[in-house]
Amino acid sequence: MPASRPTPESRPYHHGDLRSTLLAGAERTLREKGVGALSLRELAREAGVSHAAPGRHFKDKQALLNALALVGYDRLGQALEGADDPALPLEKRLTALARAYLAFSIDNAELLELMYARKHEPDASEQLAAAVDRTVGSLERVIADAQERGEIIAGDPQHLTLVTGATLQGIASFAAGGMLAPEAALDGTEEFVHLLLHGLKPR
Amino acid sequence: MPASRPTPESRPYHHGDLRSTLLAGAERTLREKGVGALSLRELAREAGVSHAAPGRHFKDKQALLNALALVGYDRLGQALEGADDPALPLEKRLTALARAYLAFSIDNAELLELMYARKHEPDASEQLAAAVDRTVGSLERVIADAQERGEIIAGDPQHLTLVTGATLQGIASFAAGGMLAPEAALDGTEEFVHLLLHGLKPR
DNA sequence: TTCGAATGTAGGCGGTGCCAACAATGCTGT
DNA sequence: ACAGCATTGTTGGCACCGCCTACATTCGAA
Repeated sequence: MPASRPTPESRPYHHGDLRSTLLAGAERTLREKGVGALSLRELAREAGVSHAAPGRHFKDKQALLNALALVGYDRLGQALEGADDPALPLEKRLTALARAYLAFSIDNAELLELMYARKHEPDASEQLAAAVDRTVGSLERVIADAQERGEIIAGDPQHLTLVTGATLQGIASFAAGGMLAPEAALDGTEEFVHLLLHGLKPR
Repeated sequence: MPASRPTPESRPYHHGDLRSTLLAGAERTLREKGVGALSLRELAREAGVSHAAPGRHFKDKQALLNALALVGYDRLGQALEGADDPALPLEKRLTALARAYLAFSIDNAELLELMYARKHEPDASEQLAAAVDRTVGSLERVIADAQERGEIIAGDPQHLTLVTGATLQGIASFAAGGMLAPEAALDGTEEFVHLLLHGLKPR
């Protein structure tokens, strides 16, 4: 059995899985110390490679951040799709989805911020765009379904999805910013959805 | 009349108003190149002082960012208070406020991000907290007023304010992230507010 | 088996934030 | 008026960063 991490001798010249190791380390650092503490050189050190090695897998620091965002979208997409139960009645269905989103956004606040960072405007890797589509798709499906059943007012489904998503994202943002305790955000999910569906005005 | 910016000779030893100059320059850079391009040394260069001079006014880069956020809150607070007309009926009043918020968030996207950055948890200067209170106060007042008149359902006004603010912030966030064109966000204000007040369900 | 492509290494460049020692200036009390 | 102190600015240095280039090793396909 080889020794643990610091193995300067027996370590093979090629790491074998540097890219994944870097991404994993980056996500860990991101979670623990925030995006500001992310350093390619430090990641290289943790992975036991030279400071320039990461450059072989990510042309840029931004490229690594983009890859990280992609991982985030994947995970969020899974979470949302896993939480969606088309058999549920509208309000319950939406609540479940909302709870999943808020849970993710609380557990992965820094990662989420990365995903929303509008740095990919110049190139905007299509992979990323596709990931976004998949994510909002989960929500849009619920809205569209409900609309067909007449459970939701008419109108461009994308428009309605936007407002719904905005409310969720806003709450997530407040929770991340400390304006709202994370538990309060999660516990309030049901109420938030209710308000969204029924409005603020008395009926 | 002394020469313009690069005046290495006649410039007095003391700048006279470095703090303001730095803040102004920082905001300019923030708007034009983003927070990532902010550098104390560069700011010092632009102000025509040595690279360590900013340290006399901001102990930290973070301290400058906090001061910048404070400026932002001030300006946002003014904008909101200026846009609020208590004489208006609820929906119009709320729409005006929402439009002001969205306009600010579009014109000052980077600054707004700074304001929401949860970096001030450790110390959380009370000045900043007060500024936040003032800002949300504008919204809370509208909600509370409407509640008293029975135009809005009962419930903790802070709770309702939260949801309202979240929706706005979410839309602003989408606009900043490029998911929604700025004009679309502004033009849709009326509809957003209407949806918020009347809900997604048919009446 | 050989040779090019992938991957990792070593070192250097300009830039950054922060710190300490020092210099010029402004202000305040006598 | 001016001595002395606090404020503000300067110089230089440290450690770190991202990125680049030249070089080394290994892998894989022709």
